[in-house]
Amino acid sequence: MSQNTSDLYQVKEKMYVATDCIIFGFQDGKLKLLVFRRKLAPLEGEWSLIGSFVRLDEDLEIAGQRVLREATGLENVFMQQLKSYGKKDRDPGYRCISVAQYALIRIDQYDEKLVEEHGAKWYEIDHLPLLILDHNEMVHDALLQLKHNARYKPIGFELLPEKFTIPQLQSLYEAIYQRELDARNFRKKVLSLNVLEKLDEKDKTGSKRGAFLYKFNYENYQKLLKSGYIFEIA
Amino acid sequence: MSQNTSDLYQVKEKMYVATDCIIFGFQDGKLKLLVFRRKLAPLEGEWSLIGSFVRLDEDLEIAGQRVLREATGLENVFMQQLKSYGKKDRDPGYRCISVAQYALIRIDQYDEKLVEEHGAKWYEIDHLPLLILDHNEMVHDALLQLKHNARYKPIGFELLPEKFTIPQLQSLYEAIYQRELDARNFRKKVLSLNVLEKLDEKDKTGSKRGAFLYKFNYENYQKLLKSGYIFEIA
DNA sequence: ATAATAAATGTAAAATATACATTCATTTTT
DNA sequence: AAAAATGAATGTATATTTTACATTTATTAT
Repeated sequence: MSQNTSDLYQVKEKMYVATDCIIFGFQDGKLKLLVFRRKLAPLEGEWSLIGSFVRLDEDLEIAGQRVLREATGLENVFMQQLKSYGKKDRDPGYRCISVAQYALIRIDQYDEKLVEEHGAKWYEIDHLPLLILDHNEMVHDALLQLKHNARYKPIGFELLPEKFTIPQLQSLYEAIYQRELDARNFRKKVLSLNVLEKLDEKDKTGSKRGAFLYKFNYENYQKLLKSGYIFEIA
Repeated sequence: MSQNTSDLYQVKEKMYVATDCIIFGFQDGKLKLLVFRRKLAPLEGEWSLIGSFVRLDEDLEIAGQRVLREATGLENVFMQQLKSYGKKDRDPGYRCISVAQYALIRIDQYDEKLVEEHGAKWYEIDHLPLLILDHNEMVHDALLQLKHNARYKPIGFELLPEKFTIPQLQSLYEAIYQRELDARNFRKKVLSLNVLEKLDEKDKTGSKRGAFLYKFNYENYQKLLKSGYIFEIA
């Protein structure tokens, strides 16, 4: 490749790199997705995931964190790369690939005002509106990945408050797996993993009797992994 | 965002998008990786994964297929996106993100001459040389993913010839999992899935007695999935 | 005091995973 | 042609994990 050709390529082959965030939350026993009204033409006003171009002086992951912070005010949130979407005509305006990242947030923590400013709304995962471009496909893929990952890694806890009850945890897993679980077997299973720390407090919002609160114990989880045991729920 | 700012962004925020291929093969009971001598400065002559810029008029997946075809002459090969690597300084020359894709190839099928022309070499997976940039990290991540995916999806078969024996399949899984498996239990398990079709032929390269050849049956695999059963080996 | 509500608990049966040693079919050697 | 050598093929008993299923408990509201 001559220097000239190389120079030509430097102009020709560059493209936009965007990142879009699939933001999951959990509320009222439902898995929800945060979607936004697009502010720019084209497709202004349509429902969309929140995203941004990745800046030239910005790591890809940092870009995702920035987008999330700008949209929700949250920092230090669980976020993981899902997949890159790179069909040549996926965006009619210009050539752009998008790296989708998905975030799990504690829904009660997000900055409501900031979200409102962005014209955002929480939708139940099985009643989503039509989103722009390939965003529905992204959500579909993210949901599959969430189902898979929640089973083999303790990421479900990222969707609950720091203190949660076993019935709340079960309800979350039921929402993710989209099927009912047996309360006795579920409790037995998650407690057997030895990664939940029982607290001396009860949550009484769900029943008269109240349910004990638990915390996820990361140290014990690390021990579990080192022991070679495979974390698995369901 | 004013039109002016937008125009500015159009120039400023574009970057190179590359794709790098992690090419796995299986030979002599060993999992192997195909690595290349880099042909261009900088880092000319160093060991590297094979890659290319993604062209403006080219889908991301197509770019991966093109790279693989140029390097090995193979088409219709199993290839799957791994992850995108986007640290701002990952490439010292220019801002570039790379979408890593990994391929599983039937090692006896690749075009030897083409591979030689590229100064390529098959390395055993646990005796890899130092690769340029973040390529060793890519391989590490791909290997983790391969271990995981081989367990839950029948992708291991992509590394074997169309017809293979149970002992060959076991040897492959031992190479991927990097541990020994019990021959009786392994055979029992894979046959119980009902996705292997026994042929009337034997392979005698491995023993005097010869071992029966099998073919993977995709139809039965689809049935297995639909039945809700979870494919799992190991 | 009673009713109402969701939380918490145990056990038996079924399915799955694990550990382990011998015989079989064929080729090579003598 | 008999014997030796080699990896292929097979079964069973035990341990572990998963599943199915009904009652009692703690607390609040009436």
